[in-house]
Amino acid sequence: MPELPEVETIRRDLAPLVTGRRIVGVEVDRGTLDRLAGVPIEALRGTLVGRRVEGLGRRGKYLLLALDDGCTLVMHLRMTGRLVWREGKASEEPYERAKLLLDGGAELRWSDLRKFGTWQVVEDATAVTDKLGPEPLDPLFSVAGLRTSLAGRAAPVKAVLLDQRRVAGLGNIYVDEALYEAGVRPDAPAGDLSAASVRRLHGAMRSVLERGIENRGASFRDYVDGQGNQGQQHMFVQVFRRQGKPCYRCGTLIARTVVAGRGTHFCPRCQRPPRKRRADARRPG
DNA sequence: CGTTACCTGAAA
DNA sequence: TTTCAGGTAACG
Repeated sequence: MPELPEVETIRRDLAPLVTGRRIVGVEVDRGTLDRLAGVPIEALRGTLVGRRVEGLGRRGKYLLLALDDGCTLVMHLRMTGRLVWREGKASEEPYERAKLLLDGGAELRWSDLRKFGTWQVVEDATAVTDKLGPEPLDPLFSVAGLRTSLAGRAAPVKAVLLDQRRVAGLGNIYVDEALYEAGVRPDAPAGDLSAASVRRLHGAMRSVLERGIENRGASFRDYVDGQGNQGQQHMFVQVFRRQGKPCYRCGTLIARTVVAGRGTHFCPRCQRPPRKRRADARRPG
């Protein structure tokens, strides 16, 4: 569910609320603990209770709750996870699975319909974040870097953009949106993109993510921000889940296919088909 | 590389 | 009843 803009919205909502608070309790639903944290509740409490929160960061789609002993609670919401701030006696969230009790009576509530989300307490957060590719909104993420990631790959460009080791934070919504904005077909072999297409794609990735953040994320289904409110971005998407509806740019009906195992939406006219390599131009071996 | 599994529910 | 779902790890 949540991609970079959704996770970043949650981070911005919660960071000022949690920073400086002390964790005074941890509760996890019994049927969820194994999948969520993979450790006994006593172990989880031992590492969290009594710690002061130093800040809330983000890397790719991970939330990083920094603790005063140098450890980090690394959280991933996967498909249906939610993390919301609640004062004291607010009623239980739908599919609430866990909560962090904070001093002063507030709570961070974790709910997750499908139970795919994960928590792990690590001494060194780089053990997790080092596996991720660059942050697409970081100034260090360059056209040249993107070109390198795509170069020589036969995989569909969409598959490469979804690979968190190449670039961190894009998911199914924003990949489809970025490819539309760049005028690139999702199934084009990554290595076949022209220099101009790579440049457009780089700009499009950034602009769709920035717009997603400005609109506080896309609430197609489960996503809510750190206060439990829906985002707005789903009302502004150009292609995602718009199959059968006219392209806003040219009127052609938006198509839906499967690429990289994911539902994929694109405009057959605005997004050029992958350039066909002529059989006689292919090098043997 | 693509496919499957994880889990639960909504929509077709 | 079947298919699909915003993610990713583990398969073959």
